[in-house]
Amino acid sequence: MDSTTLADDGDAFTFCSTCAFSQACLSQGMDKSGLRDLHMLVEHVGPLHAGDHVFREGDPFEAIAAVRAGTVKTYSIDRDGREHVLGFHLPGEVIGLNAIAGDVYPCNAVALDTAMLCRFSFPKISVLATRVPRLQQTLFKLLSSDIGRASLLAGDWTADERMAAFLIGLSRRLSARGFSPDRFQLTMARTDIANYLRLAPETVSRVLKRFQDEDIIAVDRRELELLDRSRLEAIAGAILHT
Amino acid sequence: MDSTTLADDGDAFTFCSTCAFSQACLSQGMDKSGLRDLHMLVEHVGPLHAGDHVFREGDPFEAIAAVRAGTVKTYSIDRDGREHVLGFHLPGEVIGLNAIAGDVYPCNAVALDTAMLCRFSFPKISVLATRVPRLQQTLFKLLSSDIGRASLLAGDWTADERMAAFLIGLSRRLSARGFSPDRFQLTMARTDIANYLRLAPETVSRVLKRFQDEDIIAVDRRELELLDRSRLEAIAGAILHT
DNA sequence: CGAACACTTGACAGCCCTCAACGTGAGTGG
DNA sequence: CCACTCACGTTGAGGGCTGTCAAGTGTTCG
Repeated sequence: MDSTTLADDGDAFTFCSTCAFSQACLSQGMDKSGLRDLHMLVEHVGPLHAGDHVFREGDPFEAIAAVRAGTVKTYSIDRDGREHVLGFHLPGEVIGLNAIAGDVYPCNAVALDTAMLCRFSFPKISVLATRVPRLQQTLFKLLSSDIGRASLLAGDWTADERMAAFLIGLSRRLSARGFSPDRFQLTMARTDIANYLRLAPETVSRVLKRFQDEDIIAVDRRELELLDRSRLEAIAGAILHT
Repeated sequence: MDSTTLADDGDAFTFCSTCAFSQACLSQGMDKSGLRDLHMLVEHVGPLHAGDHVFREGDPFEAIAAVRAGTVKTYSIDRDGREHVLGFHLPGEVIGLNAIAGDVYPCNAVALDTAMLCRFSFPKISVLATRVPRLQQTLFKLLSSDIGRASLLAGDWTADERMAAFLIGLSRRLSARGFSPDRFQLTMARTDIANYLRLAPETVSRVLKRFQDEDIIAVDRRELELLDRSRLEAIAGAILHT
């Protein structure tokens, strides 16, 4: 996957087909006035490079952002200096939703590779949402989904289950955006995966190796291929189908 | 704490002061028309008794609900029959927010003791939210808070940290609703706490006993007293202040 | 009073973390 | 082109936290 490639450049009336807001814009006929207003408040950000921050913990909250290209990692550092990865955000996914409740961002967001974003002032998009019910509904659903996502990871699963669910999840999300579901890049370091899945980096390494030995996946550095999706889904089973 | 006691009975123009929506109604001057409409769509539910379900996984999603009295547990059962407790909801807190993204409830909600609720049709409250920006904002913030809450539990904490954070969290939430922060009832079974914190029931038992032996808490069956809040906060530290 | 249930307590094992050393690539400068 | 460096990743040994299994205690309720 070439993460800098855009599936759609987006013009004034179709907008990005890869974007999380596309459902609000495309599928369900937002009127041209509403669509124009949504474009008015979009601010294109990037390209950011690996290591560049979108926002940092404690920054005043002003906007949410949709990833257009690349991967963004959200994370926080606890009192003891340990990093907790909250999520990896692929093209079409939205970051900053957990900041709405407060007046500052509760976490950091950093680009893992070359990334582009669409930035939406939250006060402005809120106002627009009162005029465009479909947009309001989309925002509600985006927020609600994130609750479910966070709850899933909170369960007490084994390292194998976590890793399998992580890989299947990545595959499905990439697939939904038009990328290959069976061959993709891990844009994040093993350490990031570990901090996301609450495992030690060594455990991540060992599980991946075992999966490879069992011909479930083929992994070379950060290149990954799913060889036996059904077995992987079986391992992840309890997590995916809760 | 007598969980069946209402802090406020709520009349047409003040509504329940313990309610999560009170901020939208009271603090920031929703106009009387908006307030009247909000009351129009409220449906009082209950009293429910321990074991009664508010909704079940798979039920068609129609409404969110605010707990007015009592405690509600949300949980799901995974493929292997293990119960995962998503949360305990005290008076003034809202359940069903994680259902907005889908068309059915993704979890069960059951009363742990005698409980009363206010039920809000979601389609209707959405429409009202387009007319009352303050209500929309409240909904956004409620949703956003739940993301943060779920993410917290997802971290890899020790049993002591989890339990301490759980008790401090309960104490703070009860305190915010006008109940004693130092003496309260655990309305849920040890098993429920265990399933919530991802621990074995035996571990919950042992940690509570150790806390008691160290004079941090006094616990007798489901009656709990916090004897040394600062020490408890120190143990929970990394979780509470992330 | 008896049964079911919640909870406690103890012994043991297993998963995964910690610590440590080593291997491997990418980038750099000579 | 090669040596060097450094970050990242892998592999191995050992230990600790917590889950599992089992038995016992206490309480509620019919």
